[in-house]
Amino acid sequence: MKAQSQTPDVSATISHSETGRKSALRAWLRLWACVGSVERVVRTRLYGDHGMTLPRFDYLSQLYREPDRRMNMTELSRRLMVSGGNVTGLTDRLVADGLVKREQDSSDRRVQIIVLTDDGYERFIQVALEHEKWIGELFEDLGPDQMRDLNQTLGQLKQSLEKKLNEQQED
Amino acid sequence: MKAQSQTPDVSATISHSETGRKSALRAWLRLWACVGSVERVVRTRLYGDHGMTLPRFDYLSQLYREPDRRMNMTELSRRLMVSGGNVTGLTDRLVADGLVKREQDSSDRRVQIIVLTDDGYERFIQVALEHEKWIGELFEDLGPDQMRDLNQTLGQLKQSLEKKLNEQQED
DNA sequence: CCCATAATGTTTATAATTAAAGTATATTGC
DNA sequence: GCAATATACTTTAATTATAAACATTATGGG
Repeated sequence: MKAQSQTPDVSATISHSETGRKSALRAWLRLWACVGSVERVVRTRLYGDHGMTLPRFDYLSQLYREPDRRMNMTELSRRLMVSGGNVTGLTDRLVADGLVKREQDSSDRRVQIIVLTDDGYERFIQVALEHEKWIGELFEDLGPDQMRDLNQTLGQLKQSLEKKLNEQQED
Repeated sequence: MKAQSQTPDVSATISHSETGRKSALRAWLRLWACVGSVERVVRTRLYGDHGMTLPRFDYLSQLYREPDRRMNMTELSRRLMVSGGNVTGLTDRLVADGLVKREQDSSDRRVQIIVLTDDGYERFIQVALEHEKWIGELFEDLGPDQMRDLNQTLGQLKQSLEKKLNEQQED
């Protein structure tokens, strides 16, 4: 309360962007709260019912979506939007659990190709079916129209954010 | 592709909840992607421009919102929606940095009261002003109507989720 | 008053995460 | 073909996070 009155320059910006900022902040806090709640439920059930963690589930789902169920480390890192070092650690643990295996690329000796094992494939499908059910239940109170509008708005926001991130990267 | 054709029981559920599940899953993936992108930007800038991490920023913001800028560990854990052990570690580091301090409760010797220091207060305000600007910029492509609808829908979803979590906890 | 139970926080072990530095291999320009 | 640069991945140190076990202090019933 004290220092805010010491920064009149902030409230001197035009009123439109000022109200825009406030509603953006509110949207962000709600987005964050919703995602946090859903994530917590999913994480707890994944671990309790299937002994699996959320990062591992995401990792497996990326491989599952590939027609040949294989991908190199760099691409996994890009898709999961996490650092390379993180993917190395996750891979080590998934290999230890027998859910994926490492293969060498024949034409580039730097490249590691990660392959979903049969065990990993079966395991993922079981968990994914339940995961989809959980999400359906958590979102069931939203009506079809709201769901459609939400999907539309989020799709637009997602695109806008991706554009901004690309622009930022080029600087 | 292989195993999906082996699970006809799933597609045997009634068609309404089946399409609901799919659109819920799509909404969830988009929500998650948007939050992930925004979080990544905020985390990077917090660290790069202010040497602060996102968990610490959230921690400080909870104290900042309190009229007397103080709160006990259990309440912090509940508000931040993280485990008690996590709050202990964050507190240790924030104390080491001089942004908060520990005080004993006079009436209950189990209770630690965390107080935002003057340094922590000043520091938080500087960062929070920038944070609000970043969020405003990231969401600027959404029109006022979309923003309003988004806020409305997310508010409803948030309430629905909180209700479900409370019910779940009582089981 | 005492004992069982609850509540508050900390510790421990493990996992997930980043940034930054390091290693090994490819590629490109000259 | 060699040197500089880029790419792919790993390692390291630090932080964040959980669950589970623990220690300490309160509280409530008998």
